[in-house]
Amino acid sequence: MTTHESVYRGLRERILFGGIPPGSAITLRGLAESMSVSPMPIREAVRRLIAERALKMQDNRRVLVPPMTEARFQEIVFARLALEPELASRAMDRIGKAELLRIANYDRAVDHAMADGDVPGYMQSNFRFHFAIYEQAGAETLTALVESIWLQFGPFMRMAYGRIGTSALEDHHQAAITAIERRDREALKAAIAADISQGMGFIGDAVLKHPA
Amino acid sequence: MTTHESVYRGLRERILFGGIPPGSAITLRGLAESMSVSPMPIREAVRRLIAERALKMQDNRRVLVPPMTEARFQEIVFARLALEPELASRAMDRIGKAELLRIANYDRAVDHAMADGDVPGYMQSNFRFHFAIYEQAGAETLTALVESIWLQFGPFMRMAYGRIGTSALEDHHQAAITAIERRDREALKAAIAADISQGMGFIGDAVLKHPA
DNA sequence: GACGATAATTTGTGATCACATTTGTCGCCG
DNA sequence: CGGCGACAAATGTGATCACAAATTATCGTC
Repeated sequence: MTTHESVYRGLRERILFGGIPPGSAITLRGLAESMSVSPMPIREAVRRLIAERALKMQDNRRVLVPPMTEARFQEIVFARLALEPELASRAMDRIGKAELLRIANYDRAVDHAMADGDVPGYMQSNFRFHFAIYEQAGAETLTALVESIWLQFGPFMRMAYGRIGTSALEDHHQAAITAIERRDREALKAAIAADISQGMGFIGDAVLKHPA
Repeated sequence: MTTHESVYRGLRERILFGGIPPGSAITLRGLAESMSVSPMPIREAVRRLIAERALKMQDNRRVLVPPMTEARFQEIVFARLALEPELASRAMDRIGKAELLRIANYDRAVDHAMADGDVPGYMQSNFRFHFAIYEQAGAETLTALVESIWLQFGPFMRMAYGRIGTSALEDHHQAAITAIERRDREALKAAIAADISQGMGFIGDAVLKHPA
């Protein structure tokens, strides 16, 4: 594997799971030194993440994790609702016993992390739960769009949970699993949509009603 | 403006309007020489376009305009239908007389290009027509998603028109313009959806029914 | 002691070079 | 005549250097 690829994956995970707070600036040389590589592969990884909208380069040429705005958040919620239930629907028929077990295990990990107040663990397991489903659709193009969206709200989600904790969290994962078992397409789409609406509403409210 | 930015824009337009056929490979040094710059800014522009899925790097590390598959085409149509009517709807209220005039002018350019059989001109005007509307929504995140999608079917669209010409083309642009004038949200969304369905169905059939 | 100009540092950008891998081309052997 | 292997050319990757713009630090002045 190339250096910039592993740099990309590491950086991507950090952003996806909220390891870098919104508004934080990053420097090429700084990252290069902390990862013990030359600035060159860092440049390519960062450029890639900028193209995926996970990072933003402002006019100063400073690279940072973009802060969330209410308008952008609302666009993200719309896009998730427009794409993710469909992705789950397309995946449904292709999910066998083995995959369903893996998915259920991710859901258990979500519950444990939630109970422990383990925010990074929760975010990671939640991501794996959703994408374990979506990947089964075999729809690379749609999945890539959705991944780009998750990258954009990851840091914001982490910040929200950091403020209010994971105790009040509920999800519709069990309903989704049941719907998959029963091959109930509409129930699955509804469960995913409800999961998105409630989760995003929760973290949206968290920041709006508890301003920094 | 930086070198890699102008390289990016040039390459992006070439792909968007079908200047590079699907399956064509590009090389960093080749582009660098043809644009009289060092390979470095080319690298960044290409990396960015790969992240936007306009280009694809296969395992050989060869970079090419990805060929279309039927499955991917179908995903693209779904994503367009899921996002673009909404974008038009959000734009509607913010479109004033001046913008509407600009939009209508693009539509006229579309008609002329169509009559002349000018495929690149048609694609360019069609793009400008749609995005002149979408941009008014002020929804950068959604617009970026849609732009990424257009980049992915641009080369394929060009190929389809190259085979069957633009003579049989119709669009629902006039219906969209009328809907905007009347502030008829549902009619606008329907017009955009119809434009997408028909246009994409046309070029989809063109390739399926006229294999190379 | 606060403000502003200037110097020093930091940062992204672009070019050049070295290297490993891949691709393309001959030429040889079967 | 066809397939296979060796050699040459080309290609992406990563490192290093030079440069200009931006940021930060420093010092002098009011």
